Amino acid sequence: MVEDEKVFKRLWTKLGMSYDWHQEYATINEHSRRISQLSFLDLLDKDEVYQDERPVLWDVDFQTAIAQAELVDKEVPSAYHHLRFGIQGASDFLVVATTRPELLAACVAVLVHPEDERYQQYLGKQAVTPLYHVPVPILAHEKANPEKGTGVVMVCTFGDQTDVEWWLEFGFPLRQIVGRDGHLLPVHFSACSVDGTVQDETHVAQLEDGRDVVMSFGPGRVIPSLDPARANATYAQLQGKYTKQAQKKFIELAEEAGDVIDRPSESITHAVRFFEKGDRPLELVPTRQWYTKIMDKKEALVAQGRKIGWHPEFMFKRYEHWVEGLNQDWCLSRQRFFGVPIPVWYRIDEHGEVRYDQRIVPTREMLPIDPLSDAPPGYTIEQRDQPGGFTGDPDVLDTWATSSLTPQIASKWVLDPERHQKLYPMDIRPQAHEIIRTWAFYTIVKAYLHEREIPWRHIVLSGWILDPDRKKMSKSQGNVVTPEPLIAEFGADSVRYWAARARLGVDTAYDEQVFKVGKKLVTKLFNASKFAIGRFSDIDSVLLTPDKIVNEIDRAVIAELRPLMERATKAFDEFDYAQALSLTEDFFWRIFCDNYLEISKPRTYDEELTTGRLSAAATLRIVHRALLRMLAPFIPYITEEVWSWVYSGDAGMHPSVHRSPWPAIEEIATVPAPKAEDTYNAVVGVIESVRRAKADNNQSMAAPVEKIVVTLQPRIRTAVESALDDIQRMLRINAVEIVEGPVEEGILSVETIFGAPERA
RNA sequence: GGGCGAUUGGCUCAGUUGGUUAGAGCGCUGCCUUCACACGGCAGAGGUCACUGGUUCGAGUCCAGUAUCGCCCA
Repeated sequence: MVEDEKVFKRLWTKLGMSYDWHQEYATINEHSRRISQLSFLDLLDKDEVYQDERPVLWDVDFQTAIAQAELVDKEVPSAYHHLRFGIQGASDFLVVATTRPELLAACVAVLVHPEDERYQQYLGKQAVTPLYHVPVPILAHEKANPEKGTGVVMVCTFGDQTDVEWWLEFGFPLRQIVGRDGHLLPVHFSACSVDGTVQDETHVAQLEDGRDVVMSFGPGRVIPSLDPARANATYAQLQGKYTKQAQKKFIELAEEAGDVIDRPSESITHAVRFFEKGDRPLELVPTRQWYTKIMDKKEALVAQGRKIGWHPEFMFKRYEHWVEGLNQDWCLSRQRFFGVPIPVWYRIDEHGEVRYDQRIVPTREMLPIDPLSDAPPGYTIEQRDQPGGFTGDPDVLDTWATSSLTPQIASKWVLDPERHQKLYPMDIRPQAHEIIRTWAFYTIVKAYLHEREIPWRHIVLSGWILDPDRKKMSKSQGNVVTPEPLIAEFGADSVRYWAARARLGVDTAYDEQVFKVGKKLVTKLFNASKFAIGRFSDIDSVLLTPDKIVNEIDRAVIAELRPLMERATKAFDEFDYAQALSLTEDFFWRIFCDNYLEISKPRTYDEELTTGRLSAAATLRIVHRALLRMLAPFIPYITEEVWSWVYSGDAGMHPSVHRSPWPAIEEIATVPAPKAEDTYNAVVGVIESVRRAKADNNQSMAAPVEKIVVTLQPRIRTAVESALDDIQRMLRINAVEIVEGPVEEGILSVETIFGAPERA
């Protein structure tokens, strides 16, 4: 664990991520445990958590309760087994199609749809389960689907969530045969009268909400049967087996019996609920658990979500639908070895019974505590588990109960109210989209329950990195790519570049091409910077101010920089950093390198410090300094290096590019726009035409040109003329003729005339 | 079954929120090396913007439906 942390820290440091490493915390350290337990006690005070004993989603391998958020549905192969149920007072039978015949001993009723004509005659009668001979009522319910199986469904305690609903609605007895470890528990079938009444051990218990429940489990675990001897003999062969093996055995026994299986089983696949980390289907097991009330707050929680900026916006829908689809309160307690202990003790009365209704809680100052090793206030450790003493709650909190407090842990919440006040709500939660229903959701829940607040103003949701075949990376598939070797091969800047190109919320395939492109950008920036700086570094920087930018083409480039700044800034404000990168990169490559560096180059070689040279130098410096800062978030190392060459001492700037102010329009506000519209496009239009002519004639770009004839629209004449000197020097053009006239395409056309070929 | 998203040249993706001949990078083809960069430059080929309707003077962009893929949840 500690090793993993070191690996991550080293990686993130290498990538130049600007964490404040003094603010680190671990979800199991003392501070986090304290905040987590404070949260629990606060919710207990506010009556937002409660304890209840009822069927809960249970993983038999992890042997713990789990919450709705940790569920996954998996399509698994299964089969309908057709079992014949007898009918009391009749010679015929009902056929039940079930995927879980091993639960037959837990059957408490059979249901049919109220309008299903096939079964009207049986309503109100008693069915008799095969092999166990247990009388169960035949009842009608809307939720019994006539299309499914035979239309007759057996209700067991518990096969699925619908069984729980029916059990609650009809008040059926509880016959819990699946144990917490997934093995079938011992039960005893006991003689009964035809209506299923047993006289002996069955007792009535009262749940916390006042419901009476017939308890047929516990020390007696008794089930009524018309033929207890045969029932017990049958069940004895299943008891202690895992449900899957029990099912196999049951089918064997049913087949042996001859008159139980109505017809061959029917293979199907259906969705079965699993714990996201589990390998075996979940069971529903009645246990005592802690819950947080969220079912009564769905609307409020959606409203809270609406107050948060979701990036991308459509992810809010995912949250909204999750909240609307909640069907149970948040089960907070887990039966695990590790975790934050639930900070509660219970009194033990003089008879040695644990009184769950008589809780003892620690004072806030005592936190964090472990009720299994600490004694509650007013007790000594010797009184643990003694009559008249206390016992500690053995459970721990769901890890999300602590992770949901990330903002409060960081802000120190009630422990440092001033800091909390200043930092909370936080600005941004970055996370991946598959944990909207857990991390994001529970964090919003806690923020609401504690302070009626949102935890952060924005949530930024990244997509996944997929392998080159667009498959999810997973260790078992062996298609995982880790950043370390990529950093070694392409450099940290390239890895940052690649990450920045991934748009928010959109899955991105790992693509080596992008790393290459990043590396090229870094190299290009290095070379271009070296050159650009060399063109103005021998001029005192105090001279290279915006007011020196007087040439029309220079002003035109500044005019191009302005919308770039605006758009890149806007993109960042909207968390669309990929867009900001794309715009900046494009400007840098196309406008700055391919054109402006070439256009201004001849002037920067003027021997005298002419106004033209000064104008070019000032433009280069101002544009380059802005571009460096705009690229700094994406390629932090090279920009920092280049920045240190010239700009770290500039007034108003910081020695580090990363702490220097973001480029502002104000920096270039005093540079007037060129007099003619379209100056940049007109000039570049001429340049491109001449370049094309050279390329078409297999000429070097440095090849001399005798003359060009530019035909253009009158409105751009001054624009072209203003840069004519630069154009001629750049492309080595001897003479230029300008003709005003109609142009077939675009705003101008150029005829390029090369000199007579050199004669041998 | 419900919800959400995607579908743009061989590949990976943009497309400023309806406006003239749809862009980039990689790959491919041709050309260009004294004067920042060959990890470069210039140019070129390559797309019925998934499909079908509709709104509009005008649709890759808006609406409806269909198909395929993916994700989330039943």
